[in-house]
Parts: sequence; C-alpha cells; structure tokens
Amino acid sequence: MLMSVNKKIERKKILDAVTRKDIIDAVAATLINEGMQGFTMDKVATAAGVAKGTLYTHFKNKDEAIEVTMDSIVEPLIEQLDAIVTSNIPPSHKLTRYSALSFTFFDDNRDLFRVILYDRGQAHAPKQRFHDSRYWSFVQKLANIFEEGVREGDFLPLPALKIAAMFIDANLSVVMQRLANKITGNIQEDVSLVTGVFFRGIGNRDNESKKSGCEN
Amino acid sequence: MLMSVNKKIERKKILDAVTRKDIIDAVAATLINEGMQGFTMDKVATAAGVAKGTLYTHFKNKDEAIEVTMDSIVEPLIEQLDAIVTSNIPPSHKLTRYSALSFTFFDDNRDLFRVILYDRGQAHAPKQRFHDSRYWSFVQKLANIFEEGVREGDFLPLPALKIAAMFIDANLSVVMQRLANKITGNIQEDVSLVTGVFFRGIGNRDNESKKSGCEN
Amino acid sequence: MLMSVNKKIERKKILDAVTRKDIIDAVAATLINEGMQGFTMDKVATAAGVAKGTLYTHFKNKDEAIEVTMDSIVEPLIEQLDAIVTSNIPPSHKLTRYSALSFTFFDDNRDLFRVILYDRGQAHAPKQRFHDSRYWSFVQKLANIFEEGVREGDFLPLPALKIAAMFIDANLSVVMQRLANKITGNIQEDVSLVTGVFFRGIGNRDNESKKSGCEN
Amino acid sequence: MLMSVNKKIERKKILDAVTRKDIIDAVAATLINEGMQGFTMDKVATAAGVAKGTLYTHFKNKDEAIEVTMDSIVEPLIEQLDAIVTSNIPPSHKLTRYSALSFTFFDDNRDLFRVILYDRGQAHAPKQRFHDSRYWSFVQKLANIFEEGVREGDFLPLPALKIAAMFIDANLSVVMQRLANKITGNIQEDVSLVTGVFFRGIGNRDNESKKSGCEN
DNA sequence: CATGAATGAGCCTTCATTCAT
DNA sequence: CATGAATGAAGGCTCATTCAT
Repeated sequence: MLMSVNKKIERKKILDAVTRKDIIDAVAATLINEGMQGFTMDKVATAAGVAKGTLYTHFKNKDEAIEVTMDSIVEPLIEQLDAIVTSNIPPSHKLTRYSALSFTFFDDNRDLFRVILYDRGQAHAPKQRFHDSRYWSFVQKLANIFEEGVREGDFLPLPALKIAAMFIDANLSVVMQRLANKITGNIQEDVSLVTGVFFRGIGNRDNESKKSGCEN
Repeated sequence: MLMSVNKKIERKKILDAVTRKDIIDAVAATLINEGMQGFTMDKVATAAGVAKGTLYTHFKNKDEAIEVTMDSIVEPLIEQLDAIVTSNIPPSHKLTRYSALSFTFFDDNRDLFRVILYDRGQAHAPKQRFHDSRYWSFVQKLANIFEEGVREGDFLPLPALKIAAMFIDANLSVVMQRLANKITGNIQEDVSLVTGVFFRGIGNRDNESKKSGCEN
Repeated sequence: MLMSVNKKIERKKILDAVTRKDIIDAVAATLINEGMQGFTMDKVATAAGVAKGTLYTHFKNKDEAIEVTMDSIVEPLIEQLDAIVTSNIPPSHKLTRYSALSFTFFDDNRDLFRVILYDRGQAHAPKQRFHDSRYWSFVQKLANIFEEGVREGDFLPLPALKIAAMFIDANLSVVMQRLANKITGNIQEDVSLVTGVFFRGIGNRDNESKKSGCEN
Repeated sequence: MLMSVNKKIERKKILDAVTRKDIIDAVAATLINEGMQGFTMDKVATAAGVAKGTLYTHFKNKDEAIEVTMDSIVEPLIEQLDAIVTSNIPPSHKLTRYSALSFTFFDDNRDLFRVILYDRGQAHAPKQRFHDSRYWSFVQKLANIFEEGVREGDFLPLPALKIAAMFIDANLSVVMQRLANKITGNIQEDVSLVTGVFFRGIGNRDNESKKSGCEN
C-alpha cells in the first residue's frame, strides 16, 4: 500500500477529473434530452450517477454548470477558429475554412447545438455570456478577417462587423437546416454554397480582373 | 338600464375583446420587462389588472398565452410578407421589400424581439412552434420568391430553402446587431447592405447584362 | 344565493382571518414544539393543516412568519405596558403593575416564551428586531417610569436605562425559574419579592444599624 | 531522526493539543464572526486550517464542538467563581467579587458573549446544556452565598435561588447594555450600581423618613 | 489520524393551475 | 365569467456527516 505522495495526489486528480468529466457529460446529455427549460440539477445528478450535492462541489450553481459545460464544448471550436485566424493563408481561404469548421463542428455536436441554437437563452448568466460574450467574440474575429481581406483588396469596403455577423449566421442558417432535416455529410457542398454566395456578394470584382458589377 | 339581449351579448363581446386585448398587451409587456425566464402568470395578471384565474378563461395555459401573444404580434408581419409574396413585382424587388420589412418591423417591436431573439426558447410548446412552424413557413415563402427569380433567370439555380434561410438570418443578423447596439433608423443603408451582398452573391450575371438587375 | 357585495367581502375577510389565525397559531405551536432551530415551514404547514405554499400567501418568508407571530403575541403585552406607563398612578405602583404583568403574561404564554427566552435569536431579522427593537423599547419605557420616580423624589438618581434593564431582567429571571420549575400561580408572592428587593433592597436594616454593611 | 517511542507519543499528544486548541479557537472565532446561525463546520475547518473530516476526530458532532468550546471559555469563569465561593470573606464581599468578575469576564470575551447572549439557542443539545446545566449551577452557587449571608444575619431571609437568579441576571443585564453600547472600562462604577441596588435597594430612605444609608 | 470528495436528507421558496364563491 | 386563496409538485441549494484513501 505504499505510494508516493505525488502519485497519490496525481491519482486523486485523475479520479476527480473522471467524476468531473462524468458530470459535464451529464450536463450536456441533460441539456440535449430535456432542453434548456427542462434542465434540472436533479436530472443531471441522476444522469451522472452522483448525489445532487456532488454537483455543488464542482459548480457554484446551475448557471455555472451550464456555463462550464458550454465552454468545455465550445473550447475546441474557439481554438480551431483562432488557428484559422492566425494562420498564414489568404482571407478568403480563412473564411472558407471557418465555414467548413462550422459544418463539421456542429455536425459533430449536433444534438447539443440543436438545444443551444433553438433554446438560446433561458438561464440568467449563461444567456448573457453565451450571446453577448461568446457570440460577439466570434463576430469580432471574423470581422478581422474581413478587414484583412479589404486591406488586401479582395473584398469590398463594407461594414466588417455586420458582414461578419451575416456570414456567421448564414452558415448557422444552413447548419440549422441540416439539423432540422437530420442531414449529415456533404459538407463540402454546403461550404461552397455559403462561401460562393458571400464571395460573389462581397468580392471586389475589380480585383478579380473582371468587368464591373453592381456596386453599392 | 334596459338593453336588448342582442345588445347585451354584443357589448359582452366587446368587453371580452377589450379584456383579451388588455391581457395580450400585458403578456407582451411582461415578456419585455421580465424576459422569458422572469415571465410569470402573476406578473401578467397584475399588469393586465385582472385576477390570475381570469387568464385561464382566455388561455388554456401559460404556453398558449405566450403563443397567442406572439401570434398577435407576428400576424401583421406575416400579412405584410404575404402581400409582398403575392404582389406583382419582380422577385428581387420582393426580397428588397422583405429586407426593409424586417428592419422596420423589428425596429417597431424591438423591445419584444430583443426578448424573442435573445431569449428564444424556455417554454416547450412555444419554442417548438415558433421555430418549427413560424420560422419554416417564413423560409418557405422566401424560398418561393427565390425560385421565382431563378425561373425568371435573375438568380442562379441554387438550393432555394437554404438560400432563403440564409437571407432571413442574414437580415436578422443585422437586426440583432442593431438591437444589441441600440441603433435606430438608417434602415435603407442596412437594407442595401444585405440585399447588395445577396444580389451580387446569387445574381445571375449573364442575365444582369440584359436587365439592370441591381435592386436596392 | 343572493348576498350583498359587502357581505361577501366581509365573509371572505373572516375566512381569511380564520386561516391566518390558524397559521399563526401553527407557527406558535411549531415554535413551542420544535424550538427555534427545529422550526420549519413544512412543520408549520402540517400543523396548520394547509399546503406549504399557502404559508407564502400570508407571509413573505419564514422570518416574517416568525416575526408576525411574535408580534401578534407580544402585542397585548405592549398594549398593557403602555396602559401602565400612561396611567395616572405613582411610579412605584407602575413598576409593581409591570412586575405583575410580567408574571401573568409569561404565565399565560409560558410555552411560547420558554422558546423565546431560551431560544433567543437564531433567525436573521427576527433576532435583531426582537432584541434590538422590542427589548430596548421595553427598557426605554421602564426607564421613563424610573426617571419619573426620581423626579418625584421616590427613587435615588441612578442611571435609568441600566436600572430599567435590571428590573426587567430580574423579573424575567424569576419568570424563567417559574418556567423551569413549572410553577404556576402565587404570582403575588413573586411580585412582592422582586419589587421588594428593588424598592427596599435586600439589606437587613437592623443589621445595618450595627455594622456599616455597604460592600463595594 | 531517531526518537524514543515515548517521545513520539508525547510529541503526538502535544501536536494533538495544538490542533485541538486551534480548532477550539476556530470554533470560537467562527461563532463570533458568523453568529450561531451562520456557524458551519466548513467555516470552522477553514478557520482552523484543517480538513472538515478532522473536526470529527476531535468532536462527535457540531453540537459537541460548540459545547466543548463554550466550556473551554467558561471554565476560567467557573474556576474563579469557585474560588470566590470557597474564599474566606464575608458573603457580601463574595457577591461584589462575583459582580466584578462578571464585568471583567464578559468584557474580556465580549465578542463571543455577544453571540452567546444575543444568539442564545439554535442548536439543540448545547442550548439545553448551557442553560439548564451551566446557568443553573451558577445560580446554585450564588444561592449558597446568599444563604450564607442570611445565616450570618446580613441578608433578609428571602428565597435564595430566586434572589441568586435575579442577581446574576441583573448583572448580565448591565453587561448586555455595555455590549450593546460597546462600552468598555468603568467596571467599578457598574459593579457599585448593581451591588448598590441589591444591597441597599433603590428606595430613597430619606423619603422614607429614615437616616441616610450607603449612597453610591 | 488527516483528508476532502461525496453524500442525501431536508430546507426554503416559486409558480402554474384549480375551484369554490 | 371573474376572482384570488389555496394548492402542491418541483426546483435550487445547504450542510452535517461519512468513509475510502
């Protein structure tokens, strides 16, 4: 039964992590199965196979539980988005990558995001944070890409934030349609659709060495 | 104080209508002031100046109260959208009109729609209905306009439902940004932005050389 | 089934009063049977024979329930004390009356006051109010009587507030001993004891004439 | 690092004592800072810098923790009271000493006693024990002094237990007033007041057409 | 012995809904 | 129909206590 203190601590951390992971999974599962408004800590506890009180050793309260779970799921999306933003490729490629990322990511997490997208809001803090902070940070990042494209003469000088939001929501729009119709795969096709519309819509034709179109 | 039975009944109907109208207004006001999650029948009753029980003589339950109120507010939007759909103008004009309609309508009801757009969800039935039925019926109508434009050679032959959804959400996207930043007025500018991007994006350039297809 | 509106309202008020009275009685009973810390709204509801939710149509919360109940019980005591204070009798008679009042009052409500006196405090607001406001208002009133007696040359010019508090607590002291030993009746005797000590002192004057028995 | 078994055990005892002392201090501190009703084992553990479980190796439960802490604080008071009781001085001197002891002791521990006196109760067992056992043992001891005084002809033959309780509570009464008004020092004055009243009474002998007694 | 994550009974409170008047 | 007191299921959260390590 001898074990170094370090090993003990380490093992404890792993056990904790396991429980915590179970709980976060349970939060996500409950969110998926019950929707935002059917979400209760009781159900989470049952789903996680732990006592109700245990949830409160991991989260301050219900809102934080949702928040943390959201974050843990959205985290990879943010990381990949950041990778795109800071990569050394042309802005239009970045947007295409973002579009593809949207489709794969939401495809991978479709059940949860059906809830998030359809059930937006409800709780106090989460709502604010998700929408105000997370969504707008996405918009901001995309806007930067757009502005980069404008500087390079690829895109027309349009209001970046609005274009960014339009692009994000147009992508989500198609994602939602995929979700609603339970469509999987064929991502490339939908990416082409969205980016096609936007690149023609925001593209600078002069730069494309083509004849002039309808400039607004 | 004599009054014919008919008159009595008639008066009753009017009074009922008045009460019903008051209640619906109260529901909307409560939704605005308290948000979806702060919405309680108590508050509605207080706001309407009636007893709590009275609400249940007008609506089966809370969900129906919200539902009916939503409908009563969205009704004019639907009517105007239908007018646009059935009007005898080119498809691109119809879309421009829809875009303008979005902005004016949400501007007029910004307080309520801030709640609906940000607080989407909460109650079971309303959520489903709002999104599944109302939203998709909008998408369908817009899709018909697109298809009309495709048939007339104005638009590229793209998947109509997806394009319709993209257009709706792109408009909402800018609407939400207006709501978030508390921007009013300058509707024309935003209409031009959205329609500009979409017309260039979905416009059939071959056809553009024939007609002057740039609608604002 | 005809009944004037006034009668209806009146009857309703009475019914309400009955329920309210029942609940207040139940609060007091629960306080008595369970003590401050065993006091729960569940138990009150059960004792009152109403649903838990009903309690909250009468009181904002647990603290208010306790507070209101306390007040309703102490009210007659306060009224009688005020009657004594404002009556047109010599200060010493007033104090004697107060002493008698203490004994009869606490005798009448001995079960509840066993809780209050032994279980002082516990809840947030109630504690503060009971002690800080109710107790000190009593002290103040008694102090006024003492000062009156000082002005009339009956009492020595001692710090009124302290003397008042001492007198109140000395009375309570004996009350508590009665409660602890489950003694009833013989009030006159205890009144004489307390007032006797206070009015006259406990020193044996015969003995005092021999030695100078004033110890400090 | 060699050490005899005895030394090890001894050291352990000391360490234990240190921990126990820390915990008791933490209980007292928590009582002071949070009041009876804000008192939780969590807070004690944090204050003591030990794990929550550790508390249960020192005390059977929460009640015992409070109980033991109270005892450890009241212990010196009891010892000093016993010293007074068994000392070879006149009864009246003993009472004066007791009065002075009350004031100094509660002055020294005013923070904790503010909680005990104002927050009396809360926990089941502690309450009972504190009041029933500790308080009454004090009363008994004081009563013995009174009876001694009666036998010696210093005091009138009044019911000793009641007089003792009155004296204790009259002293506490002034102590509480000091606590409430955050008064420190001037102990002698208050001792004289209380003992003066008790020894001499509050009646004005001049007014009673008698010679002057002991004026303070 | 110490630890502290886990426990789960239990508490307070809310609120949609009902129903006797 | 209107009323609003009563209902009671349900929810979020606390905390004394336990026990495997």
